[in-house]
Amino acid sequence: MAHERDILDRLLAVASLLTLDTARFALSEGMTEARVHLLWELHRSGPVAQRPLATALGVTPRTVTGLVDALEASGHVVRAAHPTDRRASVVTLTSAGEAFAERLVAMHADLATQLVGDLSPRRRDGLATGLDHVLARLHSLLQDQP
Amino acid sequence: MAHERDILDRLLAVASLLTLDTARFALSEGMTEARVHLLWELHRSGPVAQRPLATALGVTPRTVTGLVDALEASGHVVRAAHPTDRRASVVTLTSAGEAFAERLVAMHADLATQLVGDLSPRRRDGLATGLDHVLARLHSLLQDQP
DNA sequence: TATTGTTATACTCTATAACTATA
DNA sequence: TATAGTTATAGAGTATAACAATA
Repeated sequence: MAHERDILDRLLAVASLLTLDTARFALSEGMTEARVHLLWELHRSGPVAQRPLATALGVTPRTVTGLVDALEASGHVVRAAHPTDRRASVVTLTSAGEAFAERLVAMHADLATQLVGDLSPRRRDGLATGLDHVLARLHSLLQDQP
Repeated sequence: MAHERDILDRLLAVASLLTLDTARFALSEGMTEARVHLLWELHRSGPVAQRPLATALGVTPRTVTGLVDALEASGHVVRAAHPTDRRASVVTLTSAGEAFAERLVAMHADLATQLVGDLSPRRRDGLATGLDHVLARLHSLLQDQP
């Protein structure tokens, strides 16, 4: 029977290895984790101003300035004028940025297959159920002390 | 039925929230994640030279120099002379460092209880089995392209 | 010759604070 | 007055490369 701490150890190990895999992918694309994270969020949301982007990423506006500077220099995003607010700028993926996001999605799907593709439907459901439980606990835990 | 990508999304969400929780604990102790990681490893291994510590943490010796400098300044570790190799120094936890490591272990046990404590033994086993499968895949995946 | 750890240097991410332009 | 984003500044973690002392 699996003890509580054994499960937490496994969760932490998975977290560590997934982070490592993400970092390697970023490096292989000449990118960094933070920039990949921004591109991922931008692909998810569509064109958006920097302030909501900062909120979504959980960083300060200053940090977004730096990340967008770098991604603009590498040709993955562009800043455009906001239609109604002249203080704000809207960040948009370029075609190179879109192409990267699509590689990211493909890599994601491929990783999912490699990790759980040959797990029986029953075990897959058992895993999903357990993870949902853990996620719910983590959410309430982190909400208590923000 | 849970789709492959749904499970990967959950795994990534758990990874992200566990990392956030770890970072908050570090901050509340006036510490950083990297230093906590070193103390954790040092507590696990016992007194050890810096080179093997760098290998265990997956960073360069230069990085360990910086982390040990900081932890020595804050009184959590000390460098001592290596018994046989005069080039090397052995890093050891001070009593403050040991006390911190014990708080870390207690926090870990508490977190395990909060996350999976009230999961039925059957579901707990299902979760553990699924995580073991994922871990095995991650290990072989990361070993293929080091 | 090879290894341990350091100094030197640089880059990325991150934050806070002050400031500009606009709402 | 409040907000969007920037400049200025600082600190942490990370890396590579050159070097000293020792194996």
